[in-house]
Amino acid sequence: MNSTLTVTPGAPYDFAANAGFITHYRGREGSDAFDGETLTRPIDLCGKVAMAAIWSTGTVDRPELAVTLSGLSRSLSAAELGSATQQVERVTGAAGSPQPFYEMAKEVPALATLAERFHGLHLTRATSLFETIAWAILGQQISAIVAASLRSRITENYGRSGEIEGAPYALFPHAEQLAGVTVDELRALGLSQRKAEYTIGIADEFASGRLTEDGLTDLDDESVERQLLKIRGIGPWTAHWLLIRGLGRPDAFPAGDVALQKTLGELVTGKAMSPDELVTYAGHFRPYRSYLTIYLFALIRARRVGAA
DNA sequence: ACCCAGGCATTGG
DNA sequence: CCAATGCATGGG
Repeated sequence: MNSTLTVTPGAPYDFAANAGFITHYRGREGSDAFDGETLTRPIDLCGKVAMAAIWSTGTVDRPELAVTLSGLSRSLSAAELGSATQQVERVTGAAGSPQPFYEMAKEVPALATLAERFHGLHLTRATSLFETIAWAILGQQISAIVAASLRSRITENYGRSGEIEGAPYALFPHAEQLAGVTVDELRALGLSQRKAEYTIGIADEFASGRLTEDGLTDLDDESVERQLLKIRGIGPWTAHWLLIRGLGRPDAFPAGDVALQKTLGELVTGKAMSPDELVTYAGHFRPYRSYLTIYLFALIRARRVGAA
């Protein structure tokens, strides 16, 4: 009882580049994978879980994605199909286009090269704001591998898992599933006292309805940032990252990031920038600074993989 | 044995 | 207001 649907991203869109970015830190989780052709990931349809297989049926300049949803016992309602389409559009970064950023990057040779190298990379988003926040906090100041193992343990213990046509899947818990958990339980999974407190605090914020993703959609970037900064565990770096990865806003920039200071500095001046210099320089890319951010992170990741 | 990794809140000057 | 410190784990 499979359903199919089609998604048309804004051009230019390079499916492999985006799928690689999405799965970069997810390789080990098994339920979210890209084999070079097809991106597979579980889709949460309010109680039912479908496995989505997503692949490209177009080109970079005329992009089109095909999606098959499997593991369903009956065909989907129109509302469910709409929800699935929305989720696929969200995680693949179908909306928006990096083109305006390219026009700006043209002015600086090193950045023109950067834009060319990752041509067709969009702003992809994580599945939910809650999940993005939880991931960001888990990952603060620890290596991606450690963060991934903490995430897996939380998913195993509190999330939903199962199997669809022989393929195992695991979904990170919803806020409601984590809200009643104790600090000690999370510490037993390897989280620090603080990470445990922050995680539960955020789950409570969402589960109680004090913080919702919908409640932020009509606010401008600065108002969203103010809301997020009130929450323990979220500082400036994380707030900006959430605007980009969690909400898909095109003009956020985590200026406190040391790797960005080093990398952008080396590209345009030959040496690391101070935080102030970075803010000033990034200002030239308003209102598309999120693209500058993800293109730099894509470069940083590629270098790490290359070095390893 | 160390040090660090896409930070943050807290504390002490 | 700025600088130093603890936090947790796993890989180099």
